[in-house]
Amino acid sequence: MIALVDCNNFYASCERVFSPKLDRIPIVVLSNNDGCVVARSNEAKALGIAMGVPLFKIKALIKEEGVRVFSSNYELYGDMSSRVVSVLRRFVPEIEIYSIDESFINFDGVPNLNELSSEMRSTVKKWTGIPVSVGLGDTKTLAKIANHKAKKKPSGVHRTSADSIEDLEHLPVDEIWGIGAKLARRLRSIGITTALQFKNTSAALVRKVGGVVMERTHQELNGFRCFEFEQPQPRQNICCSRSFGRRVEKLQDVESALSSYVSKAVRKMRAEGSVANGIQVFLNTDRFNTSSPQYNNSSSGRLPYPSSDLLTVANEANRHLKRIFRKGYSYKKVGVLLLGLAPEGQQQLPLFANSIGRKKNGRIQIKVRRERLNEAIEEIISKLGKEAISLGRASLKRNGGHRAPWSLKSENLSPKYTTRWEDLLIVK
DNA sequence: TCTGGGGTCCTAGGACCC
DNA sequence: TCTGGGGTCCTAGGACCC
Repeated sequence: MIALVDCNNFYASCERVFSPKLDRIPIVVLSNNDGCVVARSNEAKALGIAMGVPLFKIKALIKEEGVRVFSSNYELYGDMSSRVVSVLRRFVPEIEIYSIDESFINFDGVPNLNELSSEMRSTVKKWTGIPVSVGLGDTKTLAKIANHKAKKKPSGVHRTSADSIEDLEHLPVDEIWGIGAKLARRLRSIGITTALQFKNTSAALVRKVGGVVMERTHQELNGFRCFEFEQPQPRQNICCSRSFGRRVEKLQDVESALSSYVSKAVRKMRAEGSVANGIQVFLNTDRFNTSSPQYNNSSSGRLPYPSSDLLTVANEANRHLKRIFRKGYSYKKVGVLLLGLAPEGQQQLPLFANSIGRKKNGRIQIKVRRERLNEAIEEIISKLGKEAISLGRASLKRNGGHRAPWSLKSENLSPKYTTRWEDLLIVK
């Protein structure tokens, strides 16, 4: 048996743990830049606030109903997430962290699952303050459906099996894990609208309509496991991008934003002990502003050698940006992807073992490894914070005390209660 | 005025090899 | 007049997830 443990309204619940007066008050949490709603309390859902709706569209409703609004506080949510997982680990041998608020648990051969699930649930609530629901099923896909049902039960625990007719007959196909908007539309066009109908469709037809991917989902729904437990794999790509707080026109400003995203991405890569083989830079105008000219482009290529050196990656990124930047557009977003990540030490080294060679004008330029510089940068950041040091191009952020035009909007940020001493709650 | 960010997997098609 | 077959690797694009 597989269990899916899912935190209820996770980001909203995190905000409530440290601000109990928000109980029973509708609250929403916003995406970066205070753009869209990405989490809602039950009260906010009841007001009809949809997932993903832009903030500006519900401004009036928020005022009218006294909805409390929060900017996203990922430092807090990330820390709360690892607390929840550490409680779950005490109960079970095998756990797969699927996302910031969901974990799969392997319950094969474990007895008394209902009691165990309830105990797990109440312990997580007691020790972390976060309410969770537990879905039980023979496959991950069934456990997902069960979790859906569990959320609506006072007990917070539910089991769905392949022949739970009542669980499947009213479930729309697009609520099955792995079936999104496009596949659901294709299925509806051949008369399949519910999970039960989908389950009872022949495997051959499913394959014809949705390929092997959908066939696996179909098998899982019928109780045959296709998705096994996965151990955490090193990432293959790292992406860092942000929409700008305001539109940006100057190359210098885009460079400055890109440079700060490159630093972020490289730090993440180094923390995982990886090196990148390639890089991609992309640049977008505002797709919603249809009255102004649109321009979207990207440029990618291999790095001169697999590297996790900040300056090498930053220079390459800037070269790609210059290639695609066009004057006369109002830009909304820039981003960088580090591609083809591999564990450090396994990469194909250049011919000269202790130096990095690069051909230029027919001669080999020898660059000394910059490992010590990279280490020094990391140490400064760990001691003095992310703002303490940055690449020259990124320094505009603090020029003359003004925020850079591209910096994020974040107007309703809660304290980082669990990760910063100065944000610790004081109990009278 | 105001619309997020970060991932994975699969497939088709092109380049290239013998 | 007549021009093969089988394979790999890479990339772009499309689908999905939270």
